[in-house]
Formats: sequence, C-alpha cells, structure tokens
Amino acid sequence: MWQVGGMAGTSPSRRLGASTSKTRARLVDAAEQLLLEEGYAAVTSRRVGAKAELKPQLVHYYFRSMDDLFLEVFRRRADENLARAERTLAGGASLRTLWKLNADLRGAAFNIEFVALANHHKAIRAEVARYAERFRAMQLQALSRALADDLGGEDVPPAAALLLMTGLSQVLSLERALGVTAGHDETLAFVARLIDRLEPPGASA
Amino acid sequence: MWQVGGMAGTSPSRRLGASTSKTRARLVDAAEQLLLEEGYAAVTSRRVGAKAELKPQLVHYYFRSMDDLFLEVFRRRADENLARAERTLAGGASLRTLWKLNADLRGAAFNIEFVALANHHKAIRAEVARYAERFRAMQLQALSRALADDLGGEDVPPAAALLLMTGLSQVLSLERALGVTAGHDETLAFVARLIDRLEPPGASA
DNA sequence: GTCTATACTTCGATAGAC
DNA sequence: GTCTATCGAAGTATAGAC
Repeated sequence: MWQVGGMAGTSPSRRLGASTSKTRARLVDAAEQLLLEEGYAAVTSRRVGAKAELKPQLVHYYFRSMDDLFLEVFRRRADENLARAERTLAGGASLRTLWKLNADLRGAAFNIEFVALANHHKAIRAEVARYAERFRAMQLQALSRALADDLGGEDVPPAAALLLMTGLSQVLSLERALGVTAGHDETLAFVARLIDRLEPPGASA
Repeated sequence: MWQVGGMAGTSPSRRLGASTSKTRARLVDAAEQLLLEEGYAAVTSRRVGAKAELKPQLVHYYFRSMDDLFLEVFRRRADENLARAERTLAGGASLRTLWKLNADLRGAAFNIEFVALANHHKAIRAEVARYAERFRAMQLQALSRALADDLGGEDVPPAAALLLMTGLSQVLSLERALGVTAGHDETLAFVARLIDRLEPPGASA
C-alpha cells in the first residue's frame, strides 16, 4: 500500500527540502492531526496538503515517500513521550507515579494507529519496536526499585507487574474509545486500593 | 476515507447479489486474507477482486459499499469467536480454561485492525462494541464463578481480574507481533504459578 | 440472478520552473 | 532553497448488458 499510483520509484536522486523548514513542520502537524482524527488511511499527500493549506506536492518535496512522513510523525511524538517519562521517573518513582504515567499517556489512539500501521510496514515496525523497548526498559527500572521497597519478598516479577499495568491501561483506553466502559470504575478503584495498600499515602518517595 | 473516487452516492435503488452466492463468499474470504496480511488499507475493491480472481466490480455488486464488506468480514469472525467461547465456557469453566481462551484467541492481529478501523468508522465501531460487550459478559459470568470457588473472600473484583487478564493477553500478542518479547516468558510463568496456586492442578472443574 | 463497460476522483511521485 | 505542472496507476461506484 501507499505508493498507489505513479511510477513508485523513489528515485535516488531527488532534491529534498531543508529539515528546518517551517513549511515542513506544518506538514508534519497536519499529518499528525489527520492521523488522530481520521486514521492512517486518511493521511494522503492531498489531504495533508489541504489541511496545512499548502499544495500537496510539497509533501513529496519535503519527504521522499509517505512512509517517511509517517516515520517523522511517529518519532516526534515518541521522543516527546520518552522525554516526559524520563523527567517523571528521574531518580526513582513511586508505584503511584508509574501508574499515572501509564494511564495518562497522551494518545492511546495514536498508539493504536501506529501499531496497526507497524503490523504491515517494515520500517515503521522497526521504529515502533525500538521505541517500545526503550519505554519499557525505563519503566522496568523504576518499577523494580519501587516494588523492592514496597513488597520486599513477594514472588511477583517486576516484568510481569509492568506488563499487567501496561496491558490494563491499554485495554481501558481502548475500550473507552469504543464506548465500552463496563467495570472500568470498579477496576480503577481496585487499582487505587492496591496502590494505597502497597504505598500508604503520605509516605516519602 | 473509503469512498475515495466515484460519485460516492450509495444510490438507494441498486440491485445486489444474493447473500448465498458462492462468489460472494469468495470475496469475503479474499477480503479477510488481505486484511490480515496487509492491513485494512489494502482492502480495496481492486485488490480484493484480484485476490479472489474475480473482477473488482463484483465487490460492488455484492456489497453496497466497502464498509459493508468490512462489516461482513468482521461479523463472520466475531460470530465464530463467540460460538467457540460459548462452547468452551458452557456450564462453568476454570480459571485455567479462561486464560487459555484469552491467550489463544485467534487473530490478535485481526482485533488490532478492527479496533483501528472502528476508531474512525461509526458503523464498524458500533458492531465492534456490541461484540466486545457480549464477549466480556460471557467471560465475566464464568470468571465470577471460578473466582468465588477459588479465593472466596478476597477483595479483587471479577471485573478487575477480567480486565487485567484481557489487557495482559492483548499486550503480549501485540508485542509479539512487533518483535518485542522481553519479559514475556517470565510473565507467562508467573501467570501459570498464580493459577496453579488458586486452582491446584488435578482438582475437579 | 450475475457480471461488465465505463465514469470520474484521488493517489503517490517526479521533472523542471522559479 | 522552494514550489508547481503533470503523469500514469489505482480508488469507489453505477448503469446497463447478458
């Protein structure tokens, strides 16, 4: 897919616009907006151009292919997420903070789109995987420390706890987008109780 | 999206082929295959026609629009999943069985595609939500009974346990598709231990 | 009931004008 | 360094032939 028409060659000798261009940034903004509002299939050079109020051909002047544009959109957001996580978790974080980071994570819809895209696009899959691994490693380190403090000698491995946490927050936001929310409040209350038990409110770190 | 070209009218008076047609079934098969192999954006009338070795116009003879084709693909698979779950859970099921049902669930990729699609397609979202609710209710009933047997007076609500289970199996299959499997074995072992503790192997139902 | 000829829109991409 | 004119392929959908 993509590469629907044209000669589809990605000619090796083609001039591209400067990566500092203001116009280029507007195109990335427009693409991100479209992706969130209408899904990845709506991100076409023409739609992006229209949304940015620019000629669609500019997309191909600044990006070698539509895939390159997708990668740029993804990287921008991923870097932002990683930076925020790093700020939040710097120097150890509580269970409570970790859960908030997971549940708050900007753009569950964004993740869904990119996972679906990654499923069938080699270059994008590699980038998404790289990001997921970095994000995971960062959280795992923080969670390992927090759990060691909180429950000393229990047998729940930090990796399992993290996957449970990630899975839960993912399924919750995914279902919310779908309009299915049965049991959500009950579950959130349960998580809050659990955290309160492990980390009594009003403790130090 | 969809409705890219053409007059996009969905004229109310258009003849459609019989729903029992063999040709029609071939088109649905081809669409499902394409969806899984290349993602929803690859499911176009021309690609579906080619895969089924039929003229692309037949898609529009048997389906009023591409969305209708998607709905048919989804319903067929959803019905199959529901029937299988019903068979498995009929008359009460163990925790172990429930976990297996969740983890085995055919086509995690299939789910990803449809959740992404549902995000931006009203008709499809409604259908996916309806399916999710039915599946959830069925599992919740079984899990409630199993948990009552296994841990009597604990404070983990069945709905929370189910969402944790669902989220975990979803994140595991999603990451596997991405090639990210760090911590997976450890987590699966943990789940197995947990189930063994709650339901010692060799007990009755 | 089944299929095809055809319309017209939008697609990604490039070569070349400023 | 920036943008545009233009190409050929692929998109959905319909009206009408068998």
